[in-house]
Amino acid sequence: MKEVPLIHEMTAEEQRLARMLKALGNPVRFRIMQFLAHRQACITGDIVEFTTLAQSTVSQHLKVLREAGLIEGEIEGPATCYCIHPEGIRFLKEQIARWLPDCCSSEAERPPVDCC
Amino acid sequence: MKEVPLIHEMTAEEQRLARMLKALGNPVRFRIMQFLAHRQACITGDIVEFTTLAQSTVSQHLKVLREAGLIEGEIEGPATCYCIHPEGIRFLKEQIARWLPDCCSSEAERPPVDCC
DNA sequence: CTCCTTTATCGTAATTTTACGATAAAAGGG
DNA sequence: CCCTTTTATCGTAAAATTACGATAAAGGAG
Repeated sequence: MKEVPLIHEMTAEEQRLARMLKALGNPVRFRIMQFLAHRQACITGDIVEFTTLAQSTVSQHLKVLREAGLIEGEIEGPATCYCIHPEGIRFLKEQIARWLPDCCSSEAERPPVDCC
Repeated sequence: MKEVPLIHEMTAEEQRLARMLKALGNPVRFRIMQFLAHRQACITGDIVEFTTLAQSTVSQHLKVLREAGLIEGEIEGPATCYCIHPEGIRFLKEQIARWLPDCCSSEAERPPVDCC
């Protein structure tokens, strides 16, 4: 990304959300999150096995997820144990839920806005 | 992406969600969505002006958002009027809200899972 | 201490994404 | 019909991402 000037006009919260979405935007990382949610907690090796990708590749993906605040890694002996980062997920859920609050409510359709 | 075999083990809904997240994962597109939510509806040219990117670039981003089902474009004379796609946003919100239902609830912390 | 297991980081090749200018298509005004 | 406005698509260059093997670091077993 060649430095988008537009980005600087975002609040810290918006930037955090954007960072999370970018991390989740990769299918492998999306899948890892699902796996972690299902397994509660597990070791890097388990995720490697699940994804069938190279260990170094998975480690890189985990780093992205960690830096986005979506997961936590705790060193457990020689291994590292990963699990969902509750606060991060809570933030993500809240932001998405609050996003576009007026438009797109639960109602079937919006009033015909007649575009332009 | 070099064809990740893992992807095929996803349900249609999961794939749709992954596609949306990928579209939103780009900061420019994320910003466009915010802009559209704020403006309700507007023409391509307005978005071009907002982003300060080339018209062809914006058109490409809009295509990605359209194909992800996040926005709608309606031809309005020589121009195209874009607006949020209500059903898509509703789907996104519901999926995210339902995601990771057990872990990361509103409670302050999870029970100490003791990792591994 | 030495070996084994596990993971992170580094360097690099391949792929994908992004951005741009140029061009085409479509609609309306005069 | 010709011109202007608006947008989409195409081709291409630059940048970022992704994946891999090799290597290093760190902890436990014996």
